Amino acid sequence: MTPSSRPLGPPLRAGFFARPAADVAASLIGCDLRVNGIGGIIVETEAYDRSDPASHSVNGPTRRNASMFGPPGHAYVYRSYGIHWCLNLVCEPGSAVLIRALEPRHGLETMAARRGLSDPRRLCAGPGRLCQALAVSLAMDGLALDAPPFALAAPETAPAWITDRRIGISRAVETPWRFLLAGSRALSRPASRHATPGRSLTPP
DNA sequence: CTACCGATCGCCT
DNA sequence: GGCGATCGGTAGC
Repeated sequence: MTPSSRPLGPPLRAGFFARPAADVAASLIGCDLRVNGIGGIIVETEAYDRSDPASHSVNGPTRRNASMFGPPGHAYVYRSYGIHWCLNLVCEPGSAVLIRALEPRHGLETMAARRGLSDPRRLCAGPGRLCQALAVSLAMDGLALDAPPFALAAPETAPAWITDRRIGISRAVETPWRFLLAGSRALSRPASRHATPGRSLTPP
């Protein structure tokens, strides 16, 4: 069975997020994320926290990042480069997990229509691309993740993951807080030379 | 496959 | 005024 076709476990509860963002980011690999029924399997995440020079929260609350200082288990949505939306899942205060890529599983035709005539292999391969495919926007900033439009469920068994350096940042570039589903073909970028195997949270 | 560029705006120095 | 937690297009190897 491929990692993306394994049966789903229970919905994620708010307590799942009240942990350090790096732990949550690893635990999210293999989870099923849908927005209004459209989505797929999380295959790439990044963690950002309160004392992290690369994080939006490093200088404290602003209007943009207010959700990062709100309750765990809610969304933080921000505009990237003035054009794209990016979706984060809030963890401990001032920390969050950026969802960077999904393996599309639900609503492929809807995603393709929202994304235009682009390469079907890149429907959700990048934080901006997946927000376009799932129609995530600022209207969802601050919303709870355990109620519509969101649906988030754990896999029955946690898959193996890989840790790597984060992408597209200039500070704290060596912090290994990018998490990848091993072997996934739906990543925004392949693993770098700095990638190293992670440990399963639920070994057999 | 990698490299560069422009678009475009909130937040920072 | 500068710089991004990015993307799609184009150019080149």
